[in-house]
Amino acid sequence: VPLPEPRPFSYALPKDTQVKTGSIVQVPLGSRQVVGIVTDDEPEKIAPQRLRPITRIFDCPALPQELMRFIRFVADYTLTPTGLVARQVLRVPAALDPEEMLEGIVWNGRHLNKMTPARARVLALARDGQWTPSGLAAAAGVSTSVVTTLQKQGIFDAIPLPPPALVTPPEPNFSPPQFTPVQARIVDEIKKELDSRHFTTLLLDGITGSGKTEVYFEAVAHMLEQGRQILILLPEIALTQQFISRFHARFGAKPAEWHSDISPRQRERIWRQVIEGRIQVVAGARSALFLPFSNLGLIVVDEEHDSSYKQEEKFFYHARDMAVARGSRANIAVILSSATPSIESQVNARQGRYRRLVLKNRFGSAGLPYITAVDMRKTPPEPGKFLSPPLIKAMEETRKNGQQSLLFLNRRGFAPLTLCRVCGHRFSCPNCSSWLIEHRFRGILLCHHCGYHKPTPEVCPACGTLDHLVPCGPGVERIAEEVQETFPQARLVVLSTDLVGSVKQLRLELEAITNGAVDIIIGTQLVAKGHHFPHLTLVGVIDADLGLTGGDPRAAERSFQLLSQVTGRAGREDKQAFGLLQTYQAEHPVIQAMIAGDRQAFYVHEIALRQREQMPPFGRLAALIVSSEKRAQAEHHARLLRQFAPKAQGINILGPAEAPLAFIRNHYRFRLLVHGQRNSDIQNYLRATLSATPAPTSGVKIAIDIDPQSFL
DNA sequence: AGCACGCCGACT
DNA sequence: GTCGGCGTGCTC
Repeated sequence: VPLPEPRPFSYALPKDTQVKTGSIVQVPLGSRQVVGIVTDDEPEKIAPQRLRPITRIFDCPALPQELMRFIRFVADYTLTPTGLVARQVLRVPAALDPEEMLEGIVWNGRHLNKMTPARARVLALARDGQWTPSGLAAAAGVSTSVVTTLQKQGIFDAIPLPPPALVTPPEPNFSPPQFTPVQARIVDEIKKELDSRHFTTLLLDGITGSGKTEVYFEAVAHMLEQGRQILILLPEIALTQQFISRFHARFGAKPAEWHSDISPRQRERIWRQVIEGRIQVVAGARSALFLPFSNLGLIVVDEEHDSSYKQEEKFFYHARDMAVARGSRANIAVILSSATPSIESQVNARQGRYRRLVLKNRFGSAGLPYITAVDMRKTPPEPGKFLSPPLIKAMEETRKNGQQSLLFLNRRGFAPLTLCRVCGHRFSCPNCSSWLIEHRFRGILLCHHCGYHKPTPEVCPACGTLDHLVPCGPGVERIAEEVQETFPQARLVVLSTDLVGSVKQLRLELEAITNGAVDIIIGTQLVAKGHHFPHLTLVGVIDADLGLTGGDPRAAERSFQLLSQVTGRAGREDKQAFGLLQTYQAEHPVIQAMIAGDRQAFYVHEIALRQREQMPPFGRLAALIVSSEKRAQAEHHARLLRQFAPKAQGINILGPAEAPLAFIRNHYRFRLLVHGQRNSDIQNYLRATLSATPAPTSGVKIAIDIDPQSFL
């Protein structure tokens, strides 16, 4: 049942009914009716008179055993009650009943007195097969009124029709590509792994443009041929229409899409057709991991290093790791694909847990971008500006050649901080411990953590001085302003989550870039996600130092991935591409590795660091986040947890300290970090700690984040 | 999680 | 003298 209870509840099974493990049922719970899943647990001893009968057994295939095991695993691993993980699977109320039949018609052989050309066309089609009235009208090229009239004349019989499949089945051999020898060899190896029909994790490691997608599409084709279902996980899938069209070009049909932008009704239909095995391929965001595939044969995690795979709400999980877990329970292959694999995956491959497949050569004739650092100490921008002379010169030349430049800055808004020049007043968020960011186009100050915003004031609220607010540091909007001043003729576009209003609009802008209708692109993280821009030959990184400092051990990794992805955008079409990194620390190992094009140097450096600190994946981490509207209560309970935590070999607790975002949405947050050796059972340790600690006072919440991404 | 029950402050 | 705030506890 969907409760935060550790054990399942028992119910009476009415006479002449049957259920099995995985059956989906409706049961009474207190005063309401809820959806539950039948498990194979040993029932608890409960007085028979307390047992209430199952209300209804849904007319729906039972959840596959593999999914049942996966639900339990996720629950145990993330310390979430099983019922709440199950709820995630069943959040599709209408899908539990079969899809409604459509009203169809079929010709009953009778003839008409009066024939017209339109009627003849309809009848010619209606002679064979079953139709919906509107479908028949459309196919015959007549208006629905023709069909309606014929219906009235009684030449059709009504017949219930199964609803049409949501997607046409992809064809494995629709349009296979030509492979280079290296690619062909890897395709063969993958097929061999797939044919061995056991759980295995493959790390497909290849630089941008090396043809990773084409290669794993062959794995998809191979499983399609065997009638198995395939799940492809993508980060930010709502934005990646490019992926969908590539899939369509290869397989002659689209995959089913699963992400937050899909309507509830559509989600229900997809869910139902997935459990019925009528949908073969799903391309989805991390939540697609919980779909009830009846015959799953392969999971692909594209851009496996991407941080959007980490869910940090409701319950915390990393979709890449859970994909591997589901693959293991389903006994199938999992392919992780990336140009810049995560440190975790690199280490797993080194230690033999994953099998690494390397695609070295760039597809086509284009070379890697030629990357140089711009030392901002030697060639600084004009005062108050952010574009250095070398970067401006490179942009000029690129434009002269009719090609595109991309400026990358991982900061939304106009300026990261706004303050009063007279009294030094800083605008901070009333709900969070962060600064308000000026968004000049929208005329507001915005909090990037909770969404709080207010109009940009003309007068300083602290000292009353008029028009003395100054923006500090660059945001994409400010860069856009500077670019427009420097290149008044250039057509430019800014890609940032808050400037681009809708998914639809973003797709249009991406298309404009692809068609060359734009000279200069200015963007945040968004541009680093899998878009392919054929005219792009210059990438300027405004602040390559962002993320190098600040003590977050993952910062360097993120910077490296981001820089590789962004510079990898350029030069995929036979043209030499250039990357310019504006930096104040040209000697930093990450910058050096970028310039040298030396991924290996970067990974060696980072992996050694992790190993020395016993940080993941060489050690284990979990965070306990205690939050409350009252700061003192949150802090007190965090201390209590520390105090009652048992001693254990190889595990120790750090903190409590204020959480990285110490005050969000009116809640104060304190964090304890639990650090364990690689083989330690950190989940059990947390369970022991939680049960040893007195229950928190009301209003205090404890969230558990296994494998936290920020281990500051 | 979601709901009922229950105990204390502002209205007809 | 009642409505409704949310704090506490239970659901097979």
